[in-house]
Amino acid sequence: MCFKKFSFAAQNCYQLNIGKFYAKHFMAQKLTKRSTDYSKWYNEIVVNADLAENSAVRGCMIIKPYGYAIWENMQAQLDKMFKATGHQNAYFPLFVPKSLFEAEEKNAEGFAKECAVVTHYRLKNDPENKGKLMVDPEAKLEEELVVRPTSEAIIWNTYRNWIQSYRDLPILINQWANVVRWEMRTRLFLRTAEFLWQEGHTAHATQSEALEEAQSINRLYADFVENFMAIPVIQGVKSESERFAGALETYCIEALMQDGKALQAGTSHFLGQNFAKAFDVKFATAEGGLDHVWATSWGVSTRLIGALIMTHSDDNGLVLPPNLAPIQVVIVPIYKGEEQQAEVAAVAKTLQKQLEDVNVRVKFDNRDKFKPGFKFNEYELKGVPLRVAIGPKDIENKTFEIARRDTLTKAVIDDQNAITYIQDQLEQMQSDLFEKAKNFREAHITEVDDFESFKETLKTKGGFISAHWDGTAATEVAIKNSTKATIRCIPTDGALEAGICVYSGKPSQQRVLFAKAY
RNA sequence: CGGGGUGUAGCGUAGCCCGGUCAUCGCGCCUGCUUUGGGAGCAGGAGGUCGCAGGUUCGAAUCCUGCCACCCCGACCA
Repeated sequence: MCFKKFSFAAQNCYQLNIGKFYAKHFMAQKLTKRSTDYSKWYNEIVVNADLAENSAVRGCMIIKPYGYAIWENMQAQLDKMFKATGHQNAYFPLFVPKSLFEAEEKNAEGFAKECAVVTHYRLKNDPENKGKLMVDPEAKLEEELVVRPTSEAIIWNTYRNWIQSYRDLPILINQWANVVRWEMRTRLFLRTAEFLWQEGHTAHATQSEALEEAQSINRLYADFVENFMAIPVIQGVKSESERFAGALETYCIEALMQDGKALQAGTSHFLGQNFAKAFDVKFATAEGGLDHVWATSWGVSTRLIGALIMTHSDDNGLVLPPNLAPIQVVIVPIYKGEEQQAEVAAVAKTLQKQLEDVNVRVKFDNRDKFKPGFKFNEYELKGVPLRVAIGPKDIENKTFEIARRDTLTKAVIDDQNAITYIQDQLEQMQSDLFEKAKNFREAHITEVDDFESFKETLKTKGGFISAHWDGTAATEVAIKNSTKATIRCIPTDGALEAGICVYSGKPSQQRVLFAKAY
């Protein structure tokens, strides 16, 4: 990642901080004199990188097939993990009647400013403008429908009818869905107006069971993000002001991006009985009483793809951890003439078959229209972990040339060792990527004890700042106003340690993590 | 919603101040030949309501008015 080179347009590229190659995309419009040099990059990157491009719809994202394949892999893994912990999938409506939405006051208030609302159900021909359509004023809905910004309201309204007895509990449901939040300002991948996510909504008989659910899901998220996506995270809880609207406690995983800004990668909320009370969800207890159920909700979204890009990518494009990569190994043939192509292809297909047999996702790119050098660059841009090149030399020597995306190193391997080598390298790369990111993060957690160093560190180094905080919202706001840094989380594994608040000087029992965030 | 900026071919752009063979160039695309171990070369070719709507003028990509869209900064937020 290199932003400094682009300081003349720093404000533009700094927005996304997903590598020079994306920076170029956003800068392209600003470059005039040397634009021709960059236009090629622009095409290659935005079109061929195949992650996404801005759509005509405000703040929305078109996820192209390759990017969607990444999301599908994430889905498959999470789904497996949810099911292994007793959760089931279900689907609830996109539209939430306004009256339902209002029921939980804090939640409604929290989302009110970013709701898309459906008011009509029909168009008709515009009599004044031939060939044009207009909203039919006759078709006004009696009650407006809110396009879900999250599904708590409609789900809890449904749960009311599903829950009568403690025997009906717990309900452990997850939904894969799209949601809409009409943000004033959107950012590609990180905050789009419409995004895909999973949202879990659970109902429990006891407080402790619900608390345990919220916590264990947070651990599950950490496990997924660290081991599958190779992104190290810090687990913790949010301060009151950063908490989900309507929650009693918000557990979170926080990641650190290569530019030193923090990114919330997932959240799990302990909702207490707030939603049960708002939607009147009661159950008969084993003891013969009547009680409101205890609730949790939790979610991760396509935002994780943004985290992925900003954690691992470099100036040559994406870098994907092998567990996640739609293509783990690409085989690129090198040849002159049809005869040689056939010869190389035979060897390549054998290797392909062998890799498929050990469940490696492999692609043999035998397109004749592109030269090897072009393909090399293309797959680097796409972040394919390993590339195997096979040419006449290799056939003669019974070897393959195998290149790693993260280190950009090449090795010549004997053909009978290739399968083991590839499997080892995929595993190695997965853990190397995680270690590299983790080392970076560790190097960017700074303990500070006075406000001057706080500001200085934030300005010069960025990253997380571990500091004492007096626990008041007033101090939190004051620090935010003065530095733009917010409390990202109160770490779960943080040791208790007496100290004084970095801002107010009042006593504190624990350090918390501050950072500028996306 | 406030502040700044931009709209010209699929993408990136020149031209606008100073109206008149100006619709420029690069990438991409198509055809042919030669190439193929790190983004190929040459030759030929296709492709544009100059964001939209008015106005000024003999004449508008260029000047004026209005509108629309997008990008960046801020408030908001995952």
